Amino acid sequence: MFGVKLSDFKPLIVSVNPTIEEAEKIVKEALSKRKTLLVVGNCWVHYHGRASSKLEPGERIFIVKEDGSLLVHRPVGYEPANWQPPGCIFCTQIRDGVLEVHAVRRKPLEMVQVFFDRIQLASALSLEDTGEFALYASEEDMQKAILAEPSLLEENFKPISFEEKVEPGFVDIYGVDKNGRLVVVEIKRKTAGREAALQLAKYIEAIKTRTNREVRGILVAPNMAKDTQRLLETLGLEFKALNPKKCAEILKRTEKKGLEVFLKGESSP
Amino acid sequence: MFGVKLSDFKPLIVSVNPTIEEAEKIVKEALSKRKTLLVVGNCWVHYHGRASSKLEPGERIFIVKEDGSLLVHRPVGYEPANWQPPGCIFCTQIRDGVLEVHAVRRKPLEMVQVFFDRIQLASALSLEDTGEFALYASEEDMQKAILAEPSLLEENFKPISFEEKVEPGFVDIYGVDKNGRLVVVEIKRKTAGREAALQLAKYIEAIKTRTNREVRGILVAPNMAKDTQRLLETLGLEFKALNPKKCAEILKRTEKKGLEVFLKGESSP
DNA sequence: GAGTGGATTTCGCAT
DNA sequence: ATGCGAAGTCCACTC
Repeated sequence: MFGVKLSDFKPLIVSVNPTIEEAEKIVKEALSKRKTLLVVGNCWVHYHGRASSKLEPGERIFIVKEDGSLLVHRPVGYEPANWQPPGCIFCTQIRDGVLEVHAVRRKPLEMVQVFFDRIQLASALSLEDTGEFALYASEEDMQKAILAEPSLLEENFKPISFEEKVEPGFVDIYGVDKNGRLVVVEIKRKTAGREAALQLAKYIEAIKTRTNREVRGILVAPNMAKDTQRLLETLGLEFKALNPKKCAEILKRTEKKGLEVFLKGESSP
Repeated sequence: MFGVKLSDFKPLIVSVNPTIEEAEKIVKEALSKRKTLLVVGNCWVHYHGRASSKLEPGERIFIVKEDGSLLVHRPVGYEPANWQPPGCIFCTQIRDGVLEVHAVRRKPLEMVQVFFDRIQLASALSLEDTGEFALYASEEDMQKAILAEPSLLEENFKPISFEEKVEPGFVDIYGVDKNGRLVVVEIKRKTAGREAALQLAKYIEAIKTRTNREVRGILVAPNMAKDTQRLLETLGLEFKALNPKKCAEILKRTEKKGLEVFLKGESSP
């Protein structure tokens, strides 16, 4: 039931259908040694903090990670039924044959209490995970791609700045077109909707109060919600379709070249 | 290594340090029988869809739930490194000694591929979970509490209606104060910010176009973002602090009393 | 099916 | 520390 597998170089502790007492040992082992705790069993959960909740008994997967984050997963649903973000302080005990784990977080002050009365599986895991995670074609990547390759937007587009503060927020890209007109670019990683157009319009409006030059607004996104087309026309804005994947490819090709060239041009007079 | 525990009434399949082939059996068992799949081991993950990502090898917890949702959890962090919402279609195979699980989702079309080359723990779980989940002190609860106990807002406040359509949206509570002035109440379950004040202002504005009576706007929330104070003053609105927990208590006390009384008053002439 | 707003949102970055 | 915007947000609800 209770086995330490030294043969694997990883101190893996697993127990199937443990008693509450056996399970408590594993829980304490994991929590004290900063290991990842994995428990499957019948439990109920209380939460008090930003809100309050009560989860009636049922069989769930319970995880406490090395950083002190907590998850209670029901057998359906992407989201945990109860949870706690990283940085919790834990205490555990057995009371009336029930294994209790309390997770307290400061700022905001909140607490999750998990109560187990039957446990199918308990494990203290020493997980080694240094693998890098990379997400391609984010909005930032699309921005970088346009800065590195301005013709993606249109021929002879010249970026001036990016993430510039313009009262409602930050303009994604700011530049001039081949005719010397100012161009404000708003980028959306996915289908651009009403809000994107309105956001861009606000920027344009704010900028027009500070210049007499003509200002174009271009919404960049992989595609556009169909009702947004007319709104764009009403607002006098333009749309430029841009595939995020293409941006990712371009970024790979021009990795640390185009953007640095642009930044260098920025810092020089 | 591979055991079916019939003694527990729950068909629990668990294998510690299984071979890739043993693990594949468990994976197929879980996916075909709609059980919850739990795998701990060394894996790498590819994702393509709304964006693209690559997760380099490392030891993680991999879960597929009964509803076809997928989670890849690293040993730190609240959020899964990769995931798939419910409703995925799965296929699995061994290629070059690597166990692959592919999860495809339609609308939007996206795919997660998980590759295992070493597995510490594999389990097919039949989790029974019918326990009810209740979250207390939601915005709705706060609304009900005020309707049940109007003095929570202020002495001699008289609710007239709630969730009434007033062009920008729905007024949380609509009533009259002790001096017969109209009162519009906007409720926020947590810290009220700029938007809450502006939202309330819009309602007031809309209502003022339809009446000559004086209209007060009261923002109700556990607390307020500090910059919102001045905005409220500028807009001529008021703030009333209300603790969600207190609302929950009051609701428990007046359970199905206050609100019903109010509703009865509504339906009668 | 698409759009809209909320979340115990979480997370990261800038102030 | 705090505030603000983004997220492969997810999710529930309305149109």
